[in-house]
Amino acid sequence: MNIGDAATASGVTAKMIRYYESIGLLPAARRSQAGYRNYDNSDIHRLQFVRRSRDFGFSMDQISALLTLWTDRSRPSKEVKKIALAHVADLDEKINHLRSLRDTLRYLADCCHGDHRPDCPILADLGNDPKK
Amino acid sequence: MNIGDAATASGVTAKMIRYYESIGLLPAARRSQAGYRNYDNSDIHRLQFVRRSRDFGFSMDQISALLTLWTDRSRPSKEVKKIALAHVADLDEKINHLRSLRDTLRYLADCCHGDHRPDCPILADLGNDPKK
DNA sequence: ATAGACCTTCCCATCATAGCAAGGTCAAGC
DNA sequence: GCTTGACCTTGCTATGATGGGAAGGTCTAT
Repeated sequence: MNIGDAATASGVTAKMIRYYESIGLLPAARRSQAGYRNYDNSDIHRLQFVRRSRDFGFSMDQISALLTLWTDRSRPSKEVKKIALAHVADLDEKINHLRSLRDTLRYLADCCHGDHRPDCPILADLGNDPKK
Repeated sequence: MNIGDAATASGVTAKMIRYYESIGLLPAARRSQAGYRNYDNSDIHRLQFVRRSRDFGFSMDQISALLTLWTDRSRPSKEVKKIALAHVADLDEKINHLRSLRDTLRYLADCCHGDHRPDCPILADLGNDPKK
């Protein structure tokens, strides 16, 4: 299987497959005599694993760790659970942050009458340094 | 006021002040005879406005629009409200996305017994292509 | 044999930010 | 007046994940 087919089959672009190889996330692919990269079903499976992990928002470092655990038959599932839960905590934090931004902004928008007068609490607030 | 003081006073690094100037977000600063940039209180105020907008997660394009509206005395507050509400909608979408990722991941983590056995639903799921 | 689809590597761009280097300027202390 | 150190200037580099493109080699079907 050439890289284009691998890309189609895995949902990872050829560009990104080469990139993942170049940063060492994936082992160097076998090559044909002409230098073409060759992939088999287990490579596709691995690529799908990476794509799916990206979809979940894992960082490349986390994916690298997960890949190792995925490949290692003797890994304790404890390790995986740890990474997953750390990521859940990350997500919680991000969600809370975004929520508080959204709530503040929505409050400001609610207070803004939104007519033709230039009196706007949103701009007033943005121009206000909260540290002072 | 030199750029360093402006940076301290506004909370925007000197580096970023120059960058904002270079991309046209901010007008070119007045210069001293030696070529040093000079800032006054209204410049600081404007910088704080930008920083605060960044804190809110507005994109540079949005900030540029907000800055124009902020500067323009005759702007209708309708415009500002529109930008703010669009951003609220953006945030809502991001929050929902992150929430669904988190919930799925938490569910998987809950199903993972987290002991020494290599049997792990998280890795099983990550290796599963949802398109198939 | 030729066309067209594919592959290779290498370079460039994104966005907001940081770091570094080489050189100019300014203020304070001696 | 000179030195020192803190500041300023511009310009280059890098980040991380991704896309775009060019120049050139390869494969396959007609």
